[in-house]
Amino acid sequence: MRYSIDHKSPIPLHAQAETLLRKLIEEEEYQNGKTFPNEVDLAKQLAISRTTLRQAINKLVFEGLLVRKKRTGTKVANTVVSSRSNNWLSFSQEMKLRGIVIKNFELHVTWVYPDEMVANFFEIKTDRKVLKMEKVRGKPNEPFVYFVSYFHPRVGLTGDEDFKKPLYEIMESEHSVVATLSKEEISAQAADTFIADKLKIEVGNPVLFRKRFVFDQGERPIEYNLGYYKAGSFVYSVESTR
Amino acid sequence: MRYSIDHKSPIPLHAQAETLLRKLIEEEEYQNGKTFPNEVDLAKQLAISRTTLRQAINKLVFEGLLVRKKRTGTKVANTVVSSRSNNWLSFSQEMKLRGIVIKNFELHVTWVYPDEMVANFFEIKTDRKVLKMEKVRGKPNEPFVYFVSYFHPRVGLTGDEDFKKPLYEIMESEHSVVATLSKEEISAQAADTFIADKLKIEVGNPVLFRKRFVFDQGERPIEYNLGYYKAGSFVYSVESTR
DNA sequence: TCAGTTATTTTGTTTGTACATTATAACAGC
DNA sequence: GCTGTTATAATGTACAAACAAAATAACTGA
Repeated sequence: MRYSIDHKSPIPLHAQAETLLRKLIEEEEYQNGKTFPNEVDLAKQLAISRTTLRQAINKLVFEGLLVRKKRTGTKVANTVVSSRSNNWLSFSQEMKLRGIVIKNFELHVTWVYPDEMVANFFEIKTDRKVLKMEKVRGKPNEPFVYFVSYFHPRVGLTGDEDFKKPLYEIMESEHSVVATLSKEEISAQAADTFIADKLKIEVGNPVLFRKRFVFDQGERPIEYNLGYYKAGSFVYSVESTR
Repeated sequence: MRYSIDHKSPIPLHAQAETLLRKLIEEEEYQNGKTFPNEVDLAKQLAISRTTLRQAINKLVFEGLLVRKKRTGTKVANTVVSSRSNNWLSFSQEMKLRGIVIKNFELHVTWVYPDEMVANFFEIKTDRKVLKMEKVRGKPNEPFVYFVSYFHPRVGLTGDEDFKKPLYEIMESEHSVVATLSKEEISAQAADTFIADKLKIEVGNPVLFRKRFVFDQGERPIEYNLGYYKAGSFVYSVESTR
């Protein structure tokens, strides 16, 4: 076993086991369908109890990363699934989880006068400037997303933040604004000249278009986000029960 | 305690405890912030072990329905006003809600041998026929969706049902199969010749593609559904909290 | 060879027990 | 009436042990 567990660490054993399992999930052989070592053995190897190990495994099963079957064993879920409805992973985190390396192609941050749509959502006047952020991201040789975000002045962003970090992290740690609610609208579109240029595709090619309205605890608007995803590069997944 | 647990039932105790807790969560007093009875007492009352009860509680904590703190106890998470993304409306219901009148253009029902994908999802062999249903629907002069559904033999559909009625109604009332879980994957695609013909659009035009996996209470697969929506005619909306 | 039976392996369920940690409540002492 | 300390009540962590259930593999007999 490449990894091990530190019994003297203040970090709970099950938490250590969890991060260890996450590392295993990243590994190619498991990505390719190899079954994990069975609970009993693995617990023995890591010198923790089966119950403790199970605690970690179950969490990952719940997140949909692992699939288990009696007798057959535990494997990495082979879902194409990317973004689960109930979680707040950032784009980079989502991709990392799937073993895709993300490159930032463009990153522009400017102050602009909001258009009607944005001003209306933010409940401000159009003569009050807001921070606009544009990003193009993708795999090393293939841009596949173009993002535009507008931030409410209330958030207190200056424009000098390190926008390579996850957005929600910046807002949370530096400005103590916590995003708790988002409403999204997903549709298909044909790429116009602007989007086609950004994503290096032909005009008229299909793109997945996602509008996102983000709110804080008090249901006050904090971000308006538009995402244009090159077709085939992104699958939006939703799980719902009744 | 209003509810109790049946030790003779084949349903696992932790699962029973889970549904019991879900009922409690619905109750007004707990919605209003009353703390739950503590683990130790509750376990004693229900005559199950603390560990088993904990299994149930933890699941609900994962789902974000409950919040726990040491010494303070367990409470219902005060998520922003009922923000469930309950998209269990049928297509016709959804459209009715938006004031759009729907016309059925085509409706084919046949028995076919499933392809790998379908057989795999249903966990059956490819030599066992399944019911396939195709629909084209839209506004009077403009078809905008092409649906394909496959149904697990378990559902017991004969093919002679009245498929103009909402599907989930048919399954529920006539075959007592209740769909309780669905996983959906949404992406953008270019229309191929087949889809272009069905939707009366040009080949290469963008379509929103939605794959839907539907399960019953026991998380057994019952339906595999594909939907191709003409771009601009359909917006998928999701609301999520954390 | 094939179909039916049995064994084995792996996860699933459940209990009991012990001690740790954290946030509040109660209690000092000044 | 404050302030710091100590008890107490809740969840959190961790282990060991036993049996159940399911899926596959191995076996057996015609």
